Amino acid sequence: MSPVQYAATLPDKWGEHVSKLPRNKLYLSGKCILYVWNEPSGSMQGTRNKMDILYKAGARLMTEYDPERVTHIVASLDTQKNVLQMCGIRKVTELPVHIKTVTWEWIVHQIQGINHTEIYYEPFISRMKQVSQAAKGEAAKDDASSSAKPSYLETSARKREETDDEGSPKKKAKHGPGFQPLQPPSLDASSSSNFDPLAEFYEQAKLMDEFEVEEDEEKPQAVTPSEASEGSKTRWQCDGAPVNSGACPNQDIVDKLLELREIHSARQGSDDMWRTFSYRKSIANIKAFPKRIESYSDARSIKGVGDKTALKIMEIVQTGELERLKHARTDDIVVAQLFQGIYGVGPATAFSWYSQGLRTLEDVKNGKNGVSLSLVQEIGLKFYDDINDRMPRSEAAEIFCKIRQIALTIDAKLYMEIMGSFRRGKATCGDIDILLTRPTDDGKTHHDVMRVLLRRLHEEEILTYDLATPDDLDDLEATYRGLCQVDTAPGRRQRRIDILSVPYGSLGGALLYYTFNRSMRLKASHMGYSLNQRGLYKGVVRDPRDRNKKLSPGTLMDGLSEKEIFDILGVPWQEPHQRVRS
DNA sequence: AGGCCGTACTG
DNA sequence: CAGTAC
DNA sequence: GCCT
Repeated sequence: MSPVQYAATLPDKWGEHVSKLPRNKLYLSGKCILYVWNEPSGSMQGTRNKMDILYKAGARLMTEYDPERVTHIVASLDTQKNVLQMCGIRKVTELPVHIKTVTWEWIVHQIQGINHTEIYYEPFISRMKQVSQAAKGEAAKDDASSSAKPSYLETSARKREETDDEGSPKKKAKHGPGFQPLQPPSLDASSSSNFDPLAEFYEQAKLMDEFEVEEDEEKPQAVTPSEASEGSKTRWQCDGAPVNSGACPNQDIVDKLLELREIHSARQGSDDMWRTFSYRKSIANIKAFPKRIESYSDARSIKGVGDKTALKIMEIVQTGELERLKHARTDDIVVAQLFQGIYGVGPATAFSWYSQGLRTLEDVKNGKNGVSLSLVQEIGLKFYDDINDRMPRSEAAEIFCKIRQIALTIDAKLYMEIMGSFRRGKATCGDIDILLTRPTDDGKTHHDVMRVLLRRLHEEEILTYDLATPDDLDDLEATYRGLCQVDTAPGRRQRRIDILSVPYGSLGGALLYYTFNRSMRLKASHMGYSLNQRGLYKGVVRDPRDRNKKLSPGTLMDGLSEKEIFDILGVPWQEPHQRVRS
């Protein structure tokens, strides 16, 4: 059955189901979506799954191009030529600007209630400029008063992000009726594989872990009014912010515990290390707890919250304060936290400096008492504020697109993916995290790409400082860490960037690894496998006396797709609704 | 009582 | 090797 | 710190 034929069966299959859904679950209602699938059809199942998802979210699924009706085209870099073919055009720039082209990720974010403007999901570089200019024009129209800053996404796109998405009258669906923890974004490739098992995994993970959610490394984004209120009409509520940030009924508790966690993580010693680890987990679960915690047993019912933390929570609930916090924030801790804001400085260095009498960043800069900095720490100190700042989503998008553009001139078959908080739909990003690989079906690899790319990016002055360069630049697996800037204008902020390449056979493993490191790895290890960024290893033998010690590393099962890894680990890759399928 | 993720780069 | 970052 |  062709995709078109399949689409025709959807009303029979899901029509009734959809008609029963409450309005706020029809995340895509009013959208006329043309879904462009991948031709190799190796993953027809993927196409069907996605069509199901689109239909069930209330979208109008188009099977042919009608410029009068289509509002969105879901595509990827890989499907560009299919787009041209389906639309009967020769270049994507011929598409009218009112039709949005987006990656599948946009769909996922819509369903999660994350409402970033479509520009951020533009799969085609050649279309970016015209689309963003069109958006800028629109923005200028309803915002004539603001003195526009020049940079192209900064003003227009970001403003749109902060106000609202046009054409989506629906308010973001917060927690639905009853408890529904924030569903983490899926990781479908915006520019490659056509199938997305990760969304399904999340469903499964929710069932397995119940309240236990993935920890979120992000520091809370303090959305203070002062930060955004310059310009009277700006709303400081970030519409694109994650669904759970504003609505958490236990935010005060979370904040206090976070402070405590920060204190422990600033101290040296393995005890504090594990306490930090523990807090991270309990805090993540508290964030996801759907109602106000009122009693000790409420608190204890949350996974990762034990006796001690429950008592602390009750103290916060009853007094609004945590006595321990005042007591704990001693001078050495405060200074150590300050020092550890320097990239490359951890607890050991910070306390060593403190014990040598250093107290301020000035002291450090002046090399007081003969302290010296490593090269990395010099950079970390010089750009202390920049590195600890978060960048607007638009800036991450812009930098990534520039880099992708350059990379594709090196090798047009490269696969690039932006990971991290950008991919998770955050409104601001702490860094830019780029995954790089290349299919090997033509016998070539990306073995020399990292070297050339880094050189080019330095030449273009996009990369400015190296923090860590791979030992072997020709290795298919290599990690680069550094600083970058969106343009060379003086005073541009320096942003943290990581570029990591993986062998193509490890793509599936890498995507999983960087998304679900904890639960997935845990399950793998329980089943006698081991999952790392290279992929899945089988036949791992662990010392029964010390599960950490591997007697045998096992052998790499190379080239597994994500689906195969799911299968092996016994994680059903189908969403509940798809199992209903006969 | 002992595990809690594992890996790579820097100096 | 310890320290650091992810 | 929590969990087994």
